[in-house]
Amino acid sequence: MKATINEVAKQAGVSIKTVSRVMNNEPSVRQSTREKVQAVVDKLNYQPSPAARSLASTKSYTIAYVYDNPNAYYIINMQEGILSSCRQQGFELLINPCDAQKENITEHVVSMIKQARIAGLVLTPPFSEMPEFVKRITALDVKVVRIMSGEVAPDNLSPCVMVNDRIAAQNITQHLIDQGHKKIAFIAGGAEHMSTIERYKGYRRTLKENNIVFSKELVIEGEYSFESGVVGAKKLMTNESIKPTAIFSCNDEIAAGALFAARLMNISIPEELAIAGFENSPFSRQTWPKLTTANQPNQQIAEDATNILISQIRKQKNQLLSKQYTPELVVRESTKS
Amino acid sequence: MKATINEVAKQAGVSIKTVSRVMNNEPSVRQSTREKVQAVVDKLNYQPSPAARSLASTKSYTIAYVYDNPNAYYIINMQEGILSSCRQQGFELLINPCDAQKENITEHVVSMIKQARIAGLVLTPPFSEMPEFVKRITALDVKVVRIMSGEVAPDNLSPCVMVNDRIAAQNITQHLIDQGHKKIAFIAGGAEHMSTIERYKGYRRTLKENNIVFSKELVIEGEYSFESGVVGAKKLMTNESIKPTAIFSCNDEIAAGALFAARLMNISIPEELAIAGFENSPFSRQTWPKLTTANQPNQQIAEDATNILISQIRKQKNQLLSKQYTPELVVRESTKS
DNA sequence: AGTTTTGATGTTAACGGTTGCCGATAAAGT
DNA sequence: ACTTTATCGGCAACCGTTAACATCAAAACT
Repeated sequence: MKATINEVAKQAGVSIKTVSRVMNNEPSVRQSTREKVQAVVDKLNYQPSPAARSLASTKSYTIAYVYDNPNAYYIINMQEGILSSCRQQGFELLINPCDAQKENITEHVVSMIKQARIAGLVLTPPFSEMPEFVKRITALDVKVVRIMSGEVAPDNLSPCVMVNDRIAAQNITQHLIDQGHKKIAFIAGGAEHMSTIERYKGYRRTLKENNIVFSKELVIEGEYSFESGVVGAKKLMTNESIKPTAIFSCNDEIAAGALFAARLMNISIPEELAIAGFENSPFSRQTWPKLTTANQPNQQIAEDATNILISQIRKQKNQLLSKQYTPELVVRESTKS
Repeated sequence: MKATINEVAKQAGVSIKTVSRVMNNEPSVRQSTREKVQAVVDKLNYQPSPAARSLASTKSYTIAYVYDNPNAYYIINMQEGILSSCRQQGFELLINPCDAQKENITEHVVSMIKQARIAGLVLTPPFSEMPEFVKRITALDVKVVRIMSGEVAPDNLSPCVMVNDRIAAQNITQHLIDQGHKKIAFIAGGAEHMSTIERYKGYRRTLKENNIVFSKELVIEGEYSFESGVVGAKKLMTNESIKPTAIFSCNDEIAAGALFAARLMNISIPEELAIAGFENSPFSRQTWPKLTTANQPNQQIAEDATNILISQIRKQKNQLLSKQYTPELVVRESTKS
């Protein structure tokens, strides 16, 4: 049943320590010995007990994912990406949903880290974008990796995986312009999110590059919600003087709301109004017509981030300290003329 | 930093053994002593090292959640419920997303259980409703708890937390009837889900109780998707001869689809057509008008199930072997005349 | 050849708890 | 006052693995 290191050692004709060395990929084990041991390991399906391992080494092999996000799809994707890396590297994942708004959230997370003996931490927005929080956490004896919106890491407190929302937003805006649109509205998400700010930057920049005058009235401040899209679109489409021919929504939920509002007002999509979202969430495929959006490979991002984190924990050389992703434009019916 | 059992013992003025007894809820510790120790434990924020603990006791303090569900909201709620119980009881949670369709999924889970030394397992649909799978898993040396749809456990392979979808569906149907509807359509989810079957049963039963003749044409076989709702509603509403005045959709996603279709066809909700969903997912509040639905307290259900599981693991007496929840009717604008 | 270096392996304590047994004490019952 | 019973301490063995140190042979130097 439970293969122990002793049996492996015995069957391989070596000492326990050697088996341990093989298991931990330590150097100074002859190749032939390594193979001999590995063969027995495979045969017995031996897997070292994580408990004993972390006890003896006073090292931890668990990493935690601290998050607070209303978007369930995002979280699920992140979890799966992190898990996939963990499994490959022999780490365990502890999930830790938290309320980022809570008064003493920082201390709460700190004590969690200490108690659960965490080796590393994966942070996504909003946590990854809270400077004080990050500063406090990185001062501890844990490795951290952040996933956040932007081009380059804002500091070097930890390695970061950056999502270039700005460029992706530029691509979406350019796509709308290429379709012949000149009056393009922007419905923003919450301004506390970097992603909103970056996407807005991209929108502005592309307008400028195409010599399209920017109009403040075409920008609606909202939040990442369906409701926000409904309200925003109504506001935009009822005022004849500003009425846009395209709406770039800060995420798919907003876009779905805008789509819904347009339907209510008998505006045909995409003929009278083109609508684009952002995220490529399941939402974007459940609307009719389907939404043009930007695809963020969240699972891949999470896996990469975790790989970076683990290599940090292992103190490996040749570490990638930072990486960048740019969400890809996905053109669907909601903007195709 | 890392409070050890020795310090606790010293500060509480008792022996290590007694602290251990308190930590493990063993009997034969005087109440006053228990409290004294507990006070120091709280003060030092002492938490026994899970590693050392499981190593020494050869017991495991981790439970796993094996799931495969496209519904991210559901999973997130489940996770949080399970976690909350785990934290209170000093257990750890290992999440394990799997593909239920995969050929040798059973053996895959079996080996996971053995290797990760799992003490208990939480199962939700579809896993909880796969008889062969459950039989195989419960034969192992792990405790299992299942969350599933129905009234009573289908067997006694493990304790179950049952969700009485039938009664909830009856309540929804009755509500529609109370609003004066007589032609009530039913858009089903996938027939491989118990929940669909139970909800359908409830629908049929309430019709009968109210002496409303059942019409096969008012039942649409679909799946749990937005698309299914769109297609179903269109089919129902274009045929004048069967045109219902109310639609009971098997979940909120379907209902949202039906709502969308109705809008397209210029059918006013709820005046011309009442639509009800099921689940009380965020979806149901993101439509306009908001959806009448049935609220399933998933987080609570998961927490309860986990509590039952842990008491099983601890071999406690007075165990609740099974529990039942009935989702509550939530009336919103989509059916209120 | 003798000595040092180096690489590969074994030996033996930890790591931080749990467990069982036995003895000690204090509270409760008769 | 004597026995029973509930609490609690002490001690040692153990759980499976790793860290530090010791060992030892073979290779590489003087």
